[in-house]
Amino acid sequence: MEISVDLFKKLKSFSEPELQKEILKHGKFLKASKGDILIKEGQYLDFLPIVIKGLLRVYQQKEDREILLYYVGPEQTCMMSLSSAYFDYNSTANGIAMEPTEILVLPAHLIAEWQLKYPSWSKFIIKTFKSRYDELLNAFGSVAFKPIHVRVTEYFTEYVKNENSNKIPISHQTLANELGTTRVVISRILKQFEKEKKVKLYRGYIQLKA
Amino acid sequence: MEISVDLFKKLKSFSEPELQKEILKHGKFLKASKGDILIKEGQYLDFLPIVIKGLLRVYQQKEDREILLYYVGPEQTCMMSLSSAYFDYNSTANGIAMEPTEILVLPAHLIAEWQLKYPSWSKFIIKTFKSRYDELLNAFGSVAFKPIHVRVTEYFTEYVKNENSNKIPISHQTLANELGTTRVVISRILKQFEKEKKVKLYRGYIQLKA
DNA sequence: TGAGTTATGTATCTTTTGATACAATCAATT
DNA sequence: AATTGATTGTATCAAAAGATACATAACTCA
Repeated sequence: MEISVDLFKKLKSFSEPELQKEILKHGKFLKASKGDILIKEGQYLDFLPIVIKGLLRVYQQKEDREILLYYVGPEQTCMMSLSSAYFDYNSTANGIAMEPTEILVLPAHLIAEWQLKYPSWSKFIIKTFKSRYDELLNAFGSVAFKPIHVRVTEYFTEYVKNENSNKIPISHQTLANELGTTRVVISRILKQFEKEKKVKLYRGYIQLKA
Repeated sequence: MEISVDLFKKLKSFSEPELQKEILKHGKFLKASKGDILIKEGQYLDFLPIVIKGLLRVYQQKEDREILLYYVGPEQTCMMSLSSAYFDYNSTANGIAMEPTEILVLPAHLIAEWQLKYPSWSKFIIKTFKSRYDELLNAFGSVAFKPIHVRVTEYFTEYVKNENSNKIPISHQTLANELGTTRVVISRILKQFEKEKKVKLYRGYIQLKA
């Protein structure tokens, strides 16, 4: 697939025609398959990936445990690369494609340049920083103050809100990774929830009740 | 004290003369006493505080426990207000002056405006976002993966690095607040450290050994 | 000086979380 | 059908953290 003007039907954040021209001129298009690792901890990033379609999962890893920082969906970009446009910076997180994902790749040096030229770009950048920060702050508050069973419940609530479905297709292990704990802990908590008639457990998915 | 050109001896981030003029024109000067609460959770902020001298502590609170997010020192500003310049936003943290603190207060609406006009301002803004994000990410990783006794040790290491002193003037209760736990837990850990000859405990301060 | 306040020490008990081990079940593939 | 791997269920044990309660020590200031 080629980069074309159609792109901006999906990227409504960039309204100025001049900016659109520049994006078409400098941008490259990339397709990632499910499971592709796009960003690694310690890696230096000199490009800015903007997701067109699909989903990236950004997480931290320590030994065999990992924890979710945030997802990058369509029209969003990644903090880590954003930072390295201004400063020497190595990513402190990993990014992996959760599904087939289409990405617009821009050279990092343009970020600062466009910041001064295009209000919509400037707003996009700030918005990215702000929302990532908020998400992280939120996750931080949860980890610092809430016991895991509450965080599991909140994960479910969030899922229902976003996906509008009571059937959550996730394994215990994966859920444990999202929340930064271990599989046994999650299985234990879910079993307890089942006893309390809050959920029904199946292989590969969880059915929420009420 | 009046706002004057002397200000920019302390605020080296703003190099353009034009920008300096604007700051002198629109900025107000504020003195906060130790203990003054400048930002409250839930509060809407339409101003941007930049610390000239002194120190602000920004933290979250849940019931009777609190946890440190970051400090704002000279030449730095606060994420929360930065965000509200662009979006409707209520602060999700509290900010308190740790010592007598001098603050330059700017109307929030100028943030976006200056972003497009002054490269040094733009850089300052991004730098703020980035470093606050990094700090938070760091704190997050600690809370998610490290047991409290390790975080206590890291707190000490950090203190020595910044203050260049082995004598840490802090009460157990305050240290507990910094790390988001309770006093008894901290006392227990410190006593253990003392048994291991890592520290000596006194009323009001902790003496690090070796 | 002595009354009140803040800081520290510590014991006991409970809850939460984590580590390890193993069995049972389901799914996919040869 | 048999093998393999992923998923789930659970039991046991240990460690970390939190809650509560109470005693003591040190400071402060009227």
